[in-house]
Amino acid sequence: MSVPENITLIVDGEENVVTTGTTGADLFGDRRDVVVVRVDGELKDLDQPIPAGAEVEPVTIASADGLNVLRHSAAHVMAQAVQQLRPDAKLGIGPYITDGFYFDFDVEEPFTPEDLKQLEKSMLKIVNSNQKFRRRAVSEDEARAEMAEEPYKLELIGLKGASDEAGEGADVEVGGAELTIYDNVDARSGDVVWKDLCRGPHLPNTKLISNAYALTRSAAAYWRGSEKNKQLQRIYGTAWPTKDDLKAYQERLAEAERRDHRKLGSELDLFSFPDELGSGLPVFHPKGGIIRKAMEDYSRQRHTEAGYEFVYTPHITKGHLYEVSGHLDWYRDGMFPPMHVDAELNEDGTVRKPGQDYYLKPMNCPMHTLIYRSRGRSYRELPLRLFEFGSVYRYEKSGVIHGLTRVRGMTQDDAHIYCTREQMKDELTGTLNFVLGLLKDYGLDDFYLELSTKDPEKFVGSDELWEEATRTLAEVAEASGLELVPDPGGAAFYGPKISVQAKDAIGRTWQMSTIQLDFNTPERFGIEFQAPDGTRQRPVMIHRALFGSVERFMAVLTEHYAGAFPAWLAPVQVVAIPVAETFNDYLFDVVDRLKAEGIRAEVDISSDRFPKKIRTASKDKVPFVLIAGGEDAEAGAVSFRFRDGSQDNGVPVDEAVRRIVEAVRSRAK
RNA sequence: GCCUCCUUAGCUCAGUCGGUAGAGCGUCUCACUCGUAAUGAGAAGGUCGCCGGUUCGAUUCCGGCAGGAGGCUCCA
Repeated sequence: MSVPENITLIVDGEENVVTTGTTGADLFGDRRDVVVVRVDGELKDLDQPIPAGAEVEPVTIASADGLNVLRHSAAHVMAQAVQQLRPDAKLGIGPYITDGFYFDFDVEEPFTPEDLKQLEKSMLKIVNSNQKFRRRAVSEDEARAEMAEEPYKLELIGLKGASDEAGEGADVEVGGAELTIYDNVDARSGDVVWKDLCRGPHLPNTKLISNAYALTRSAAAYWRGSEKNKQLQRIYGTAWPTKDDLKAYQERLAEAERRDHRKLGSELDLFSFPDELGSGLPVFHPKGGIIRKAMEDYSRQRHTEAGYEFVYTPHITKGHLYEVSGHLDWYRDGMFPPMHVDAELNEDGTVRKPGQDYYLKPMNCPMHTLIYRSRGRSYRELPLRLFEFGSVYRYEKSGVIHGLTRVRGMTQDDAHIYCTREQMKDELTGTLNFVLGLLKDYGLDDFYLELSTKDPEKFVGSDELWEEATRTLAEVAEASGLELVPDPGGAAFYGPKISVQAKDAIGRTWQMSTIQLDFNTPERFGIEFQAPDGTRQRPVMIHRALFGSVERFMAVLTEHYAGAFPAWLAPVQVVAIPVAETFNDYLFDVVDRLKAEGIRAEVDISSDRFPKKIRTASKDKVPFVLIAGGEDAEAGAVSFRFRDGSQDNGVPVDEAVRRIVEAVRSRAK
């Protein structure tokens, strides 16, 4: 019988003397929002004794860590419900993720939407029964014995200590220093009703999950993330501290759905994907065409100003080019299969002339490099900046094609810069600034950078070259003052890259521009320039795309603006609506003046009633609605109605034209 | 590519327990001419994604293919 001794803890920065065995619950038991504690930086269950001298902080349910714990515990409750419904279900992993959680199961029959509804109900029963989560350290043998019926858990036990290899999410099960099992203990009987091999920590009890959770979808997922493995059935869910938080989250999803470019694209008549063309091959309708043309025209203007030269290359080429570039080695699966042409056979079927393979081009760089190589180059020409809206075709796997963001035929705003090694840093800096400035002009202005570095499994070129290039990119990125996130192993085989990640109007991030160094292509194509000292030297090559693909960028802008494009990009910039037919001619005069200034303006002379015309213009998200009735006509004025519903009435026509022209020319948002 | 689900009028969606279909919006016509998000009436529009099978008969059941959605894997 040991007598309790006093120990000292640092609680929330202040020293506290408590007895040994004091737990987080003892310290913070009166605060219902505290779900776990951070002990010397590590999250621990509330019922765990805290060692002497430790620094302890409370972690509330609404904090980032607290939300993760809540969601992880919700995943356990879901798994318990699943094993009630399907006793044969074998457990995979069940981690928290952004905004929610999932759990993988090996089951005979996939889950149906009805199953999800029923599971939500049984989860509520479990939540309300107020089970305790109880942590228990076990030896490996004990774990194997207890998890004998769970083959996937046994596999994870075998992988303990190598959780990096176990697959994403596996560290929540076996990532800790010791193996632990969490029992779910019934509040009344004290019986263990369910258990799972898990690192924890967990909520003290299920009650805290309340009714602020939802199961969102089911889908298949490969065990341990490899397509070589069996597919398990995954159920996704979300959980929040309060029902209001859950509703706010669901509203966020609804908002994203309203902005979906696929939906807006057909509502606003911008583009479509005719089945007749094949998956991932979009066509742009006149209204989408205007937006695209405005985007491209402005891009061309800026590239001209920044010293780029324009080139044009074909969409198809003999295969040899991609043998030289290495694309057929590295990316053959991602290319459309070749067309074999020009073969001639003898009557007996033997080959008289072997013919050739032609490929649709998946990248523009080899062709730009041929332009470089078309004649000898002098150092005086460098940096040589070749730009093209280059259409490329990639055989994306059918399951990954998605609207305009992942297609099989797209147009890159692609440039390749050839420069000396000494010019490389200035050129990269200039390019990054150019890219960021231009993105801002299109309305994106919240960025961070990602630095993708060498994949040790997949690269060409010397280590020294990679080191120099990576260091240069890092210096350039840091000089920009933007946040820089490392992406180890994310580089393409031929060189490291910086990518610009942009946040949109509702806080989602999109990978936009990339600036990439390439050591492979200059080498493979043997390109050179003559230096001041007369020697021949190899240039450095920089790939950069700003939109990435024009199609994808248009999708991002559509979602960013929710279809309400700034006036300079809007397909129709002005709709003039007469209060009655009598004023048609008056508005035609106004519209003619706008058209003379290059403004896309029209008069709504349909037989609809006035309010209906307002509604139509509003649904079309037209930036400026000009209205004229008797009062306006007499005053030589028009009335503005803006997209937010606000009005500015009785504006003199000269003034109105001036305002609209100014908004368009300045590319105002 | 893999898993689950889906495909009915231009769009959004009903419907047929196997007997070839219906609404709203949009379109067209006529009437109405109205001051800030839906005037009324009428009409047109579909071999129910495509191909095959079962059946007296298939939009409905079965199979294949194509396209789509959500995931997984992938994304130069």
